[in-house]
Amino acid sequence: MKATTTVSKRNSKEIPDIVIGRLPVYLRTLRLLADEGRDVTSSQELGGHLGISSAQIRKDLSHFGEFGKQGTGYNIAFLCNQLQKILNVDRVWPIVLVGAGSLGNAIANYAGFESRGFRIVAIFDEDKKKIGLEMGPVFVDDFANLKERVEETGAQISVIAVPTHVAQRVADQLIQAGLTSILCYAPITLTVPPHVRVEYIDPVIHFQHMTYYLG
Amino acid sequence: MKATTTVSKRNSKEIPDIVIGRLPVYLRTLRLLADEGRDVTSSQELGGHLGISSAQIRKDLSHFGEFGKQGTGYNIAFLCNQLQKILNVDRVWPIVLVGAGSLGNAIANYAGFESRGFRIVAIFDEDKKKIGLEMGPVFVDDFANLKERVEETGAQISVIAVPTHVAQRVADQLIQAGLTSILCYAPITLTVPPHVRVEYIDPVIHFQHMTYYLG
DNA sequence: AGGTTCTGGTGCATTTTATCACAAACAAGC
DNA sequence: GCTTGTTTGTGATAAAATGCACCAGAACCT
Repeated sequence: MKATTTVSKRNSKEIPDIVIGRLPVYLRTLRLLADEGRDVTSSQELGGHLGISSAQIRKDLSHFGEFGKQGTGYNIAFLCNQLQKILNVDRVWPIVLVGAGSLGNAIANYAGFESRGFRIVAIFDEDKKKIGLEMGPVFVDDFANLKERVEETGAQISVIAVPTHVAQRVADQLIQAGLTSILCYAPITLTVPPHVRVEYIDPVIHFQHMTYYLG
Repeated sequence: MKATTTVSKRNSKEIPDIVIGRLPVYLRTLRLLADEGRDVTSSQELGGHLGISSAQIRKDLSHFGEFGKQGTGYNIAFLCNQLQKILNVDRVWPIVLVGAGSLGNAIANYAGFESRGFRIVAIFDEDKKKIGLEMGPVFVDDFANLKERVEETGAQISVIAVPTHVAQRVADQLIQAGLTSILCYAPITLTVPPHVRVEYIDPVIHFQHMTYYLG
């Protein structure tokens, strides 16, 4: 296994975003294999699990270095480590959550973030009845205190779990407060400046994708 | 506006899945515009909202028919209607949900499904303490009754909102019961037969995608 | 030691996806 | 009715993503 001293883009050629998007899936799967006590795997096995070709996995990884060994495959622990460094999840990122409804509550109570690099450090709501409630690891805070908390915690990532009609306004304020990454659960496409990255989770989009094929 | 008598694949050439995946986003956005009282829009306006090119929108739609009018654009209500037919959401699909934890509770209590073509018709759990609880529109049922309820309701779509370590087993039983579409919230790639479609929601995948760029 | 079987990395071919750019259709003003 | 300004639908083109096929390195068996 050739030592790749630094984990970085192999060349400084830009790596396709679609490749980056698959790395977390590889990482998740590798850690599951590790949990099963496995030590090594191959691009073929991994591809089989994920329903993608082994060539794609090899090519994706080759953007960042040479992590495998011919004839053997990949050392799972080592590859996990490398992927974590590539994705910058070899640390824990603070996240602020807006919306203390049932969805916010579910997110706040989810125990699986920490081991994968994330921690909810604040939850905000505008409803006075919600403020002060204990939810998951923290207490619900007044959304008016957003900026203050962002500065304290150094958070860059946020989650929007509020009703659709206030989502854009919330997004504007998150950006105003300095957040640069937003995961939006509201079923709306947000308008944001170019330096802000938004990703979306909307189950109905998935359902509608499915029903196309259900005829 | 040329009458497209049937809403169907223009040609019987297969339409790319990636195109299908964008249609629900178009539909969502169009309905938001309709809610704002707008009557017509253009591929350019729509593309501006969504951050994609107008050409892509036109080409995507052109797979299914001619829905616009030169010089004017698209009639929003009409296009919504057509997209709903294309996606088969001009009806309401029954959905069964497995997992009555806080995530299951959030999903069950979400009021936004019905207007977009879906209704939770059953919630299952194995925990005796959960069974019988009222959750959203229904009462939590014993997972052992799955097959029976699926037959009663005619459901084809299911949602997995259970802990990772039971997700595969739950998926197996859903498939066993005849479900063919699964939306999986557990952070695991399921192994399923070819006739079953699975989509995934895992916020951590999105977070890790973001942190790559946060360096 | 030598042959056999794996498996990763990679250049090249293929397929898929996105963009360009333009004719035709329509609206509106004059 | 003619001209001007839009906007669609689409063939052609460009770009991106995927898959193929093979070489070299490594393990393992005899």
